[in-house]
Amino acid sequence: MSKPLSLRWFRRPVLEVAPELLGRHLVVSRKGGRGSERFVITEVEAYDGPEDLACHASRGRTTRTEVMYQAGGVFYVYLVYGMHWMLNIVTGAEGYPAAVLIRGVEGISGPGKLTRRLGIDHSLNARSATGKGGVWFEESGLVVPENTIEKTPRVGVDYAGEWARRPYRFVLRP
DNA sequence: GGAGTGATGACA
DNA sequence: GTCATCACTCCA
Repeated sequence: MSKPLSLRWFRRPVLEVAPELLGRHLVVSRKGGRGSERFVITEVEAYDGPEDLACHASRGRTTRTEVMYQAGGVFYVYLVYGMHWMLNIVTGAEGYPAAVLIRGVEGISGPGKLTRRLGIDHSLNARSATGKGGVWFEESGLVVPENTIEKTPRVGVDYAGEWARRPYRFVLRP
């Protein structure tokens, strides 16, 4: 049994938070359900501020991106291609738009499949990750040595020029 | 390689 | 109001 990672834990630079999420648990407590499910996080991507051309907030503050400007510890959930919800956790200080995309957990690879399997959709958007929204993060007790973390460019952001090549994707090697 | 799918944001 | 775009997945 472990407490949710604190809001303070997320209010740090996204490039610190993202790799540290690897090996920790994503916890989902279904509405009306009994108990909760825990998943080891295996793949994430960092989206870092207004200058990062792959970050939605690089096109300015809009209705959709508003939540990214909040202080870290709230979820940013949006729809792509009309059918897949993307689960992100906002990081950093209030006013600086950054978030980590949860791309995969143990047993589920792919951000769209992940949200479908876990029943996550728009209703989680802007909710805090302290547990009230039914989804949160926990310590797992796993040790993740630095050399088991693979860093690669992010997926599906070829439009982002130089930013597309930055090693902002973090994968836990099997 | 290409289709499905619908919210979002830019523009009028 | 129109239109292009899209942090994906599946099938050929």
